[in-house]
Amino acid sequence: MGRPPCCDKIGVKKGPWTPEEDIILVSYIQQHGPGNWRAVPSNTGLLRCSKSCRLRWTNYLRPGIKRGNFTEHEEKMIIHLQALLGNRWAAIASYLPQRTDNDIKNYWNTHLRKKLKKLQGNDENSTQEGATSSSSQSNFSKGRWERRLQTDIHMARKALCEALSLDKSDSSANPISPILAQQPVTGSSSYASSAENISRLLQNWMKDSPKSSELSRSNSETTQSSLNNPSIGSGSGSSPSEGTMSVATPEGFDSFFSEGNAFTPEIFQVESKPNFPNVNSENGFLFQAESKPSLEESQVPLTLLEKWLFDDAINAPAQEEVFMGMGLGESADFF
DNA sequence: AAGAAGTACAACCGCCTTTTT
DNA sequence: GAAAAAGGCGGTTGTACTTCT
Repeated sequence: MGRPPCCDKIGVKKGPWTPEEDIILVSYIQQHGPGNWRAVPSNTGLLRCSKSCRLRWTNYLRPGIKRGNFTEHEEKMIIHLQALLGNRWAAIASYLPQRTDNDIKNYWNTHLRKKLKKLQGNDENSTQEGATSSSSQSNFSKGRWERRLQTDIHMARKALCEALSLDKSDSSANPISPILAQQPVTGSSSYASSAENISRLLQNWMKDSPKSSELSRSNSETTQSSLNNPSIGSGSGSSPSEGTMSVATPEGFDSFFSEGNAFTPEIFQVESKPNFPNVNSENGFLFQAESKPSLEESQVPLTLLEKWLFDDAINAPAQEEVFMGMGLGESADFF
């Protein structure tokens, strides 16, 4: 027999997520970890389907997500990877760990596709070839399975890396995800990113809320600075209801925390810890797969396979260069 | 100033694969 | 092994915001 149904569609809320829902979700995941999405709505009381929760987490709340403008480098990466892999956004996103597939997809659809169309239009005007099109067509079909295979290998390596990293974390060493390790370790922890997301969201929300509109200007700054201020909430006895969250006081929001809700917004405290060690000391939860460990912390002897994986990842910037080095003409053949 | 058109992006939908019972 | 749900992915839509006329 199969499994019990995930969520009956009756009473399931749709549309934009509210900050309250975000907090509830983040707090729950902080305590229980991502995964088992089926249990999330019932355990949190969120009137969302499990799929929606997962999507909200992976696309918006997950730590380590970089938002905002794409850099020129990222843009080029996406263009080349799209030419190489097609619309396999998850695969492309695996090369840009700080971006979600949804983000990349959106950026492609809104910016890059038009940009390339323009460029291609120019190219066609300047080079009225047509002779190469048939040959490139054959190249495309010939190389398509190879590119797919290449992506799959990359994904497999990444998955293996993460799996190995988790094993290592068990033996007290911090997990190493080579792909993530490429990323420069920023001042704020990965956890903070999540808080930043919510703080930004709160600011927008306060801006929109007519009730709190008077407070919004000063308070949004306070909220932001509080969230970024290491001196706040570092376990110095600041209760959830005072400090950062109580600044924004739309109804039901303050009460959510002050009424001793099961999911306290510890997330706003953890971020203040310097070099967040991937462990919430209060509940022991590990953000293993999504942490950004530093390379030198791995002192575990490497097996050949692991070494191969790590070497490969460390050389990844060189791979990027390979992508970047590909002439646009070559990529254009794939279109 | 007002409406139209364009843009950006969060979220949903449906399909496919994987996992669980 | 089969059935059914969970999870994952890519395509698409809805809507808020911005720019143009």
